[in-house]
Amino acid sequence: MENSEIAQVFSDIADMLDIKGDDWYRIRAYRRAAEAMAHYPEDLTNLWEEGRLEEIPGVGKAIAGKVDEILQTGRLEFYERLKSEIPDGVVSLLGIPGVGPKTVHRLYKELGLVSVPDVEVAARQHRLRHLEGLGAKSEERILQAIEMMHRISGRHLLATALPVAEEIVTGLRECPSASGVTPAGSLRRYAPTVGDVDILAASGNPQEVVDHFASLPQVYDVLSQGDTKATVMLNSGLQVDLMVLEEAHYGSLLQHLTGSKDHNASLRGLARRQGLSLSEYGFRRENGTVAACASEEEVYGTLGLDWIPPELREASGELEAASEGRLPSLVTDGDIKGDFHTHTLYSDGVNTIEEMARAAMARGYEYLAVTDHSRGLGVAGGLTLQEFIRQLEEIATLNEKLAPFRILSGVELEIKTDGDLDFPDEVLAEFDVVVASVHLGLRQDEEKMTGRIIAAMRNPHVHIIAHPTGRLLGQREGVAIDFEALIKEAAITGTMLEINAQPNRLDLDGELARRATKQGVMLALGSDAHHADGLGVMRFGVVTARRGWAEPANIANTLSCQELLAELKSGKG
DNA sequence: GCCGTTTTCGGCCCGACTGTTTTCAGTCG
Repeated sequence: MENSEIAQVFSDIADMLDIKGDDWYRIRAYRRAAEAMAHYPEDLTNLWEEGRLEEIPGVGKAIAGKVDEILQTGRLEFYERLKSEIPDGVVSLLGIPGVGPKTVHRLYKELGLVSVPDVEVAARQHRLRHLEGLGAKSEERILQAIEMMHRISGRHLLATALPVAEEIVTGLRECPSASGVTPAGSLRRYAPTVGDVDILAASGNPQEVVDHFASLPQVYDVLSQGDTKATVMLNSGLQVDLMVLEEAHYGSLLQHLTGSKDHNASLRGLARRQGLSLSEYGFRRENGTVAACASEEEVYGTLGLDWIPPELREASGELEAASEGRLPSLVTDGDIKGDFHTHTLYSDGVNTIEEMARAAMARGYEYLAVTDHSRGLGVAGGLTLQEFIRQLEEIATLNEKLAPFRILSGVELEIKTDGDLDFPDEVLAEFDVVVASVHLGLRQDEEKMTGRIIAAMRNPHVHIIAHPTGRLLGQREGVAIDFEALIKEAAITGTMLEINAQPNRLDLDGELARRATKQGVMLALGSDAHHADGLGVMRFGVVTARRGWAEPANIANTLSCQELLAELKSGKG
């Protein structure tokens, strides 16, 4: 049983208890435990076998006992009992924005509504407005929220939201009384997808900035507006929150709005244990006096912590590291000296090798790996052996012309469904860099898929496994794979794992990248660019690596060209 | 339900905005 499946049970329990009106702290305990289990790097089944379930933070005797029951019997009595009280669909009502557990309780108990369409119909029949605590306005608001759910699929790619946010920031900076306008939230943490955009500003006159915000031309609808904050829906379907305070509070506001929610909750817990109460205004002592923080460094410093880079603020050990002075020195854009994954006109790219190389030089790179598809991937114009020979000659000529810049000859090699590779070893030996990946047969079971990739890693000429999980954000889950086994084999064979920087891939993601580097696996960043401008997505690869706590030493792209060539020539391992 | 450099019991994160309940609950971030 997958960790996520087990975690889901406890997350459902939390939702159902919430709807029932159970104790808030008990509900939160279930939520925390579910969250911790979902992200726990080890297999829960293994932990269970070794009697180590309670090592997971937030899992105590009671929840460990329930996990035990699930793994022993395949079901959980407590869960089944709750489900008999609250039908499946009722929980989904929590997904309607503006509808919380109390409202769901009433919708179900008093009107018998058990699905979103049920609620939509009842709202249209004006049956909601007669419920206690609801009125005509609430009914209208719920209806609009449901319509919005139909329109918007949910989260937006980081690369889509960033330019939109920058446009709003530019618009806000035109407001004379606003300063320090900047995006925060998941955007500042560079999460792969963002639900909405958070922006903050400092001003002596917050009201004026909020008004300016609400009247920007990109705004489609104002969802809420007060003295210091407002929420709007843009024409593009993106929701944007703004919050404004005076400059003295800027640091605590920035910290507050950057999140994550769990990071902030942990931080406030830490403050509380030091007799302080932390909010976006700063620290309040028990005697009621408030110490405002103008910078984030002050917020963290007050609690005895080093400043934590936003990419790490996911409640995954960063507070402990910050208090012990062992936060990583994260890799930066400036450390990147080359790109390991690009395509040209030879396969499905749109630029020549020289055009790609010159674009790489313009970015200040020392090298660029050209990795067109091998013939196994017919759909992407995979190259035959003869075509690769022609390409190798062209690369050799260009390398003389462009020296000291270096084009690395490479291939994105298809790992066939049986684990065989597209080319024999003596051919692979001719390439500077061999990137192997899976594009076909993605529905194989975990055992087959894992075995297939491990077989490729055992080939001495395969340097990198590209986009290891194959996920496409918003379109497709990653393939079924035993990631522990994959990391282990990568470490043994000295095979690098890619962070593919395409905005809809970001694969490995930060969490998996962190697990890989922890075991000594080297990461390789690849833009997977199919045109010269495409090299720019490397920035998303870098922030993903940073979310994985990666330092320059964990990233092959930080090697100089000379170091890299020496490394590649000396063979794997 | 979890947890312990104050505690094995009694805590557990904080504030704004909205609508409707004329003093505040519900929801969200």
